[in-house]
Amino acid sequence: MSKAKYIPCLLSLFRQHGYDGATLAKISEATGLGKASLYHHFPNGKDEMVNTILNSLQVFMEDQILATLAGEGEPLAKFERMCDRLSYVYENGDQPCLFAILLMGSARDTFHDQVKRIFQAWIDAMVGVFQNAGLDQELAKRRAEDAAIAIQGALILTQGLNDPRIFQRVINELPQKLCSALF
Amino acid sequence: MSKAKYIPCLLSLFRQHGYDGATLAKISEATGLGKASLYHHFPNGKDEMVNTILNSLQVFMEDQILATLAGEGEPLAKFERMCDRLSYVYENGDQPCLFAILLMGSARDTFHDQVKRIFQAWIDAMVGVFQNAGLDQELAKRRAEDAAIAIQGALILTQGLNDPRIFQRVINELPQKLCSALF
DNA sequence: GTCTATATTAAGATAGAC
DNA sequence: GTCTATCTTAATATAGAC
Repeated sequence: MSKAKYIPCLLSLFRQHGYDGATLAKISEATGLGKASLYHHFPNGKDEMVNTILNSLQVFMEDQILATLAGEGEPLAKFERMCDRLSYVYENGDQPCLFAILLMGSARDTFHDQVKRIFQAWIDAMVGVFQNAGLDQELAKRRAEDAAIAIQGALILTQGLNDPRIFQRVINELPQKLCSALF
Repeated sequence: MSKAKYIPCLLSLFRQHGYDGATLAKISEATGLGKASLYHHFPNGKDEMVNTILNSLQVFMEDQILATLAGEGEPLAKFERMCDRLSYVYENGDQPCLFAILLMGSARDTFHDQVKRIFQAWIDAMVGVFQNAGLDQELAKRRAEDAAIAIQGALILTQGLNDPRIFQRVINELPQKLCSALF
């Protein structure tokens, strides 16, 4: 797939400008491709671009995060690995979350199902860690949701106050916090 | 100001569709006013509409939330009042946060400063409660940020999973959680 | 204060040459 | 696979009558 080549650039554009704000003119300039060339690679236009990005992010999460959470190791180490990978994705808080962006705009209806599946898979993987550590199902579910809430909320507040230290603090504290719930 | 009459309808539209998705055609249909009439009330178009909404939300927060946090009473009662008012604003989790929507779209540059001021005033008010209760400044700041993070994150996850119970759980647990940090 | 009609611009999208 | 040129639509915005 030659599409993969353009994913980083497209991800950056959609995160910076949102779905509607990332116009074909901007995409054309950023990728260096004319509009017609963009339609050669992505016949369904922007929807296909975002879909390609979402598939890529889903694979990243499955390979880098969900696999770790489901594998061998201590809960603390798993959550530290998860937070490390999330810091990488969100560039230490400098970048907002594409999922949140898609949920908050006019493209919500188009991409909601896909975003929901990714969120759910992530939370389910965390639930698995908590249940393996002995938490009952309900408590495990709440703790997993709380983790996702902390990440997403930190990203919003970081954007709102223009202060990546908020995201960095939350990410640093999260593994310990999640494991302290285990005792 | 006759503009106030249209705020609920406009707020609903921008929350549902985002800044770009809330087109003048949709606004015209929802308000029952023709496009030209909309420009009579809001000469600067959508920007002025959003600005009017933001001013209204700021006043609501100052009157209903910041005043309570800065007034007399126990911390627990103050936070319970805050969460009650936030549940009202977000309709028990059914509605997303306009601030987050504006931060995540193409209108970020236009409204970021105003959103930042509102966020900062809210957090400062919570910091005041924690400091009055004896927490040192740094810890008070972190706890206040954590409260805002929990609310914003819960709204994102609620949208993503299409499950308002997430917001409701977080809102119900928050006052106790914030006060447990005081002992 | 509201309307109809229209202007203007920019968006997404395509045709067809190279 | 990329381009120039163009099409179509829909967006914001305005003029001017009532």
